[in-house]
Amino acid sequence: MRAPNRPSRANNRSLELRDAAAHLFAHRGYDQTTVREIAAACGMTAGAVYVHFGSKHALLSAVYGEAVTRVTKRLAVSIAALDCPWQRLESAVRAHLEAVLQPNDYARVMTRVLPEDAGEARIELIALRDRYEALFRTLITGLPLVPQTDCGLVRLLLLGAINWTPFWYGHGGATPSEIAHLTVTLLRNGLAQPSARGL
Amino acid sequence: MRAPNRPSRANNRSLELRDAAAHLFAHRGYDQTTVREIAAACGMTAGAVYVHFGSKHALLSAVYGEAVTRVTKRLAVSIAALDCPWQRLESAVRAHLEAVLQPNDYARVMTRVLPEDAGEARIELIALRDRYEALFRTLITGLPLVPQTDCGLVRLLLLGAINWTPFWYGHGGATPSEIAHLTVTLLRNGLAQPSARGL
DNA sequence: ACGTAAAGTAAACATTCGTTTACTTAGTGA
DNA sequence: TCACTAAGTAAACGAATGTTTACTTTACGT
Repeated sequence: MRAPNRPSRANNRSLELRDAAAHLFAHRGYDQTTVREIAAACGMTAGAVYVHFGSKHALLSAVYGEAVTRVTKRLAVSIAALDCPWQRLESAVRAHLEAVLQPNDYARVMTRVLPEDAGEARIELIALRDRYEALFRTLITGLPLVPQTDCGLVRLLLLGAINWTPFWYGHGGATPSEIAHLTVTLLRNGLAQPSARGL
Repeated sequence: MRAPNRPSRANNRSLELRDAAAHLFAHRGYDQTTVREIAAACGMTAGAVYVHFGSKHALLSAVYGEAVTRVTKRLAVSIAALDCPWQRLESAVRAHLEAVLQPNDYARVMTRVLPEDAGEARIELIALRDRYEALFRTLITGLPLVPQTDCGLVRLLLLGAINWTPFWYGHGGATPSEIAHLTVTLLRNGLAQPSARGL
């Protein structure tokens, strides 16, 4: 039997590997990253990777799953103490943006690696992502919107806007907080001059 | 000398190749598409591709450039007769969405293939995309927005929202027109119930 | 001390892919 | 007719990639 409280020698370099994979997937994409690179980042050879993960796709699944878990937790914490539905949404958007925009390897994989690239693991990744996006569904249906608004469409547009940010962030000069504030303000009141509003 | 008015025997299967590449790039991505597949789609062998294009990257450049040209033209036509800046923007968004969402191979390459995947041709693709996005810059700076609005940020959020649509379009059930209308309405007036607006 | 099993290595395997080369075909202009 | 050239083929090249195999090392339980 193995002592259950000490990590024994199960050094779990699996986690080290997963971190390295997350870093490379986030910076160069899934296809452009080779198993040998991931192994080298941990000071191992390619063969050793297969001791811990059955395939490169399995590695991506692990990274993606961890990414969803982390960003979900972060989001839950950020809205826990808030009551106003608009503030809750803004805080959630800010949390999402911070996760996606800071040099955070895991969260970035969520927006840079398309589930379609995952082969067999595709279904799994899509399920993970859906679980996360359901959080936004709740936040949006909680808003006092004008009647008959298509909440699903609003959610998709919102997620699109913020999922696209990694492609331009840094050129605009805005911080995640500023982006979140403008986004939710826009969603709430629009940006037209009061004198120029339509009916 | 060659007769300049007749295409002579310059059958320009280059165009045929470019179309085939656009189709495959749009449906499977750049990396997952092989030169052999593109050639086979035109009933040729891989070697013949290099008679018309110097490399796979050059093919992508050609596709991308044509995509930008087409969607630019479409957008220019759609807003030509309109005066109201909000109508102009909505029409532009609709045109963009129609181009991106219909099974239009060229336009789809613009949103599915990241310039980063283009290697040496990267700079060129980014320049092409920038040229297109500048059109939206003009449309947005023409809007009567509340003072001190960060127009650049608005543009990036808007383009993000609509560039992300291919990933979910079809599940929502909304048409490009409906999406465009909701998007611009949102940008103009927001979606909060009038009684629930902030200050 | 010893057997066991996880962890890791080095090397090869089997593809695959972009690209090149040598050669063939066929239409064109003089 | 004949040289010229664009277009295309078939095959190979060379590098890279995910994965496997045979072997070695090492820490733990008994």
